[in-house]
Amino acid sequence: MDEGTIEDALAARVRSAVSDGRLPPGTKLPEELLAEQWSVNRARIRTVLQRLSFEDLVELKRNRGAFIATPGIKEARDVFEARRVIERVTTEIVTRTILTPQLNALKARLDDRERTFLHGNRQQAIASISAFHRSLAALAHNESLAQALERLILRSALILGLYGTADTFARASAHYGTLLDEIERGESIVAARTMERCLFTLEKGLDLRPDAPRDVDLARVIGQVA
Amino acid sequence: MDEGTIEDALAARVRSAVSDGRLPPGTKLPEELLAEQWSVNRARIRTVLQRLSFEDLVELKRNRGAFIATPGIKEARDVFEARRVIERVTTEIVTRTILTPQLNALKARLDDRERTFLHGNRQQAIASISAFHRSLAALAHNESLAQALERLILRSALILGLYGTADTFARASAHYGTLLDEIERGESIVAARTMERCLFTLEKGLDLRPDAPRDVDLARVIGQVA
DNA sequence: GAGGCAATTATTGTCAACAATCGATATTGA
DNA sequence: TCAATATCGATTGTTGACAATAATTGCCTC
Repeated sequence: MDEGTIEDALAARVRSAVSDGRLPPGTKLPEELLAEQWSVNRARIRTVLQRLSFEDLVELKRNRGAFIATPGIKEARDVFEARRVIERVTTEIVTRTILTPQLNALKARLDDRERTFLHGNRQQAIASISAFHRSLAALAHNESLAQALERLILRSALILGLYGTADTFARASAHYGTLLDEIERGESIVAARTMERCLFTLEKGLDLRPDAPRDVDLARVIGQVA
Repeated sequence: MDEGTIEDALAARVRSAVSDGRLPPGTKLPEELLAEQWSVNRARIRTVLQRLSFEDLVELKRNRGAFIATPGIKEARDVFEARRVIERVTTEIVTRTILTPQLNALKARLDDRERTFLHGNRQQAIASISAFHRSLAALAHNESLAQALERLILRSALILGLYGTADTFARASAHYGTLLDEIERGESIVAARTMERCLFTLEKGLDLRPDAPRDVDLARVIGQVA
């Protein structure tokens, strides 16, 4: 068996589903259902859930099961403060070290983002914003920072899905163009501040009323290949 | 059974043993040995090891077993860079918000640290430094930052144990007194810079030659209560 | 009819036996 | 003597059955 990476694949599948809102907060993830949907043993599901709970993406309640986490307000504040701290620096590093092809790749991603935006799908917007920040951070070439940020980005996706309003993204969106321009011009300090402001905008745009819990066809969502 | 927290306890035990160097990098952790030492089922050991591997404290090699992680040089650099980023900010926050009793607690801890220092035990010095940074960060009241930092501190303990020289700690030590003074005077920016410099000192003091692998009486180390 | 209590059920937690895998050792041939 | 190889042993990975637990449902009493 070439397994050993199969757990990674399954965890990634859940992450992706959370990222784009197919699995809203509070959704229960029964072991047996996942097991049969993915045709693996329950023990392996257990491992996956364990890992996801370590990432604070799912909450493991003893004898109750696994649920997609539901971050509270205070947690939301913390997460965005932490992101500002980390992304300020990564932005600075990236501005000083980025090469042209990488910059162009970022620009392309930004275009994607704006296209998605016009399309109006909120969950896609969240996923797209996440991807942009991820890509930017990766260019700082620091595994520790990237790893710490990855968790925060995932939590943010949950938070934005829960509390994000339609124009939360619209307002934040305005910053991205500016950011890339400043990066291109090598103005590292200014770019870092723009990134910070962008994250501030996202945070300020949060609406504290949670969505009404949606019903989810779990089997379908889980069963999807990607 | 009031279990459900027993895995936490076991994981904590390993962390502690790593923190103060009783379990040096590369040490193999056989499931069965741990299981009988702690009189629990192997499945539970498996869970614990899994969790520790998420924290990058142990490396899980397929069909080979679990080993205490052995961070490389590049990783060491990354970790300290990340710590500077995070601790600069936490220091700043703490300086602006700390209350007198908390400050006194920190001072007491610092005294502890210096006493340990004179005592000359290197592993205790590492554990003590870790504890100090942890306490400081906790005062920033941001779970996300604290959590991210916790991992970095643990990795640092491994790294310092591997590459730290005798006077690595002596040099870094000089900063702590200054740091607390500046915090007391409320000079947040200056304090943040001092913290940064302290971490720089620690990093610069690393000696890249790893220790000769020590032999460890695993059963004894694992069996210890705390 | 409402509230509380008890049996039921669905789900997770635990366990021990079995299978698969890797490394080491011993053996054989040149 | 050295190298390549096959066998062996120790350790981990896997599986299914069983136990424990908490929510749910139905029932009984008030």
